[in-house]
Amino acid sequence: MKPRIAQSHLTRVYERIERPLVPVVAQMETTGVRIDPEILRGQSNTLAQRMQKLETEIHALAGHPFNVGSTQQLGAVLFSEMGLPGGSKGKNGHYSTASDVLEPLAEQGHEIVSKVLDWRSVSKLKSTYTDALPQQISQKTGRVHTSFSLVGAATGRLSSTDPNLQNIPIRTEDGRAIRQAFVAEDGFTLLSVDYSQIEMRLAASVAGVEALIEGFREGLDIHALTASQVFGIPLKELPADKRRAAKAINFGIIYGISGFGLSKQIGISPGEANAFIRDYLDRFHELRDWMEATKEFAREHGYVETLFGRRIHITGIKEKNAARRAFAERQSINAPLQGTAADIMKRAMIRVGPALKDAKLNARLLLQVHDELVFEVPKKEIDATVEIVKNVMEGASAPAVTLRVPLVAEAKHAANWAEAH
DNA sequence: TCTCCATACC
DNA sequence: CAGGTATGGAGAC
Repeated sequence: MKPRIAQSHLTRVYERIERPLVPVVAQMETTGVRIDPEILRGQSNTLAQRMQKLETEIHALAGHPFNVGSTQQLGAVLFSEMGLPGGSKGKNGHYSTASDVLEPLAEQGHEIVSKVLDWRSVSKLKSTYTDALPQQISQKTGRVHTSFSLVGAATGRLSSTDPNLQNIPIRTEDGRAIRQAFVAEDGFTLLSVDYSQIEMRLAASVAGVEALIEGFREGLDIHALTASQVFGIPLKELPADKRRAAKAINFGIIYGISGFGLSKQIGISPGEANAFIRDYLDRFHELRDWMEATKEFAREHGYVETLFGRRIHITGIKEKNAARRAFAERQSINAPLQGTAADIMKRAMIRVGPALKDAKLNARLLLQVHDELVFEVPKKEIDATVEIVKNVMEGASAPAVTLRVPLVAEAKHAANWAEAH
């Protein structure tokens, strides 16, 4: 492989990032994370009762029992039997029961639909997390040992399997409660340190968006700043819905925006969404230039690169089919941002162990969740550890790459992962 | 065993 | 028809 790596100019990425990361990740897998099975068993019981009650109510509203977990049976009940509006059959001849189909129906007051959505979320939490995680506790160590893949994601991100510890719930209150079961060993505390808006900072930096660079340097609320500049409203008069819209556009930019996608995300028409995007790219015109240049690079080379030289191959960029070509173009925009963030995080992971050792600190790195590192830290060492981890993460792009914006890492610690995030 | 659907995360 | 992933259940084979 070595000559092929050299020919592709990937020697530095391989020798300075991927290879030294291997022992770091191996140590994380070996160490594992402590999970309290009693907490999860208690939650499983509560969730089972709620599922049972919802199921009974759903069957009563439907007029007969059926398998709520079967999308086929559910579609037949809601759209054929009960005649709810909006049912459309896909290519498999079945009705879609996806959440974006069911949510409007729930809002219109169709009680059975809101109960189905509740049932689904409870069912997901129970089967995937509260039931499954206790079974993954090692007899030998009493801890859960995930497996991280360094080649799982095309952009250079890690992935996590058996179990996936990178998708533990946090969004909803019930989901977040699962993190209470992720606990520190006695005498230790859990420390979570995450990058603040790293991909947006990278977009501002690589595209050279002067207004955003200035905003990040001054530590401003970047979504509010975006809204203020795009909609022409003074910062202190900004309504919450404008900030929300601006935040959605900022995310859209990172994903390689489409008017259709943005419209679906924030519930406006594609025409309005396109107007938003046009105004945004007029105001931050450097971003438009960068996006065009990046797509052109992908067309010419068939790949795009991160700031550290990692390549992400893009197929379909010259497709005649417009939808497939547009997909490849969005990948070309997203991959350098997501991939550079992944590179920076990997550099931080490689450096943090030696930095802690030099300071005679005994924290153990347990998990990486893309922009977050989770450590188990001896209680007495927490302040010194936070200081070192933050510094390593905030400095991880240097000296190989000089960014035009600061990287900011935020730390929180507690006895469990729910409180520490 | 495989695909599809739905849904969990960043 | 917004970028990147993993998992569980249903249902087909």
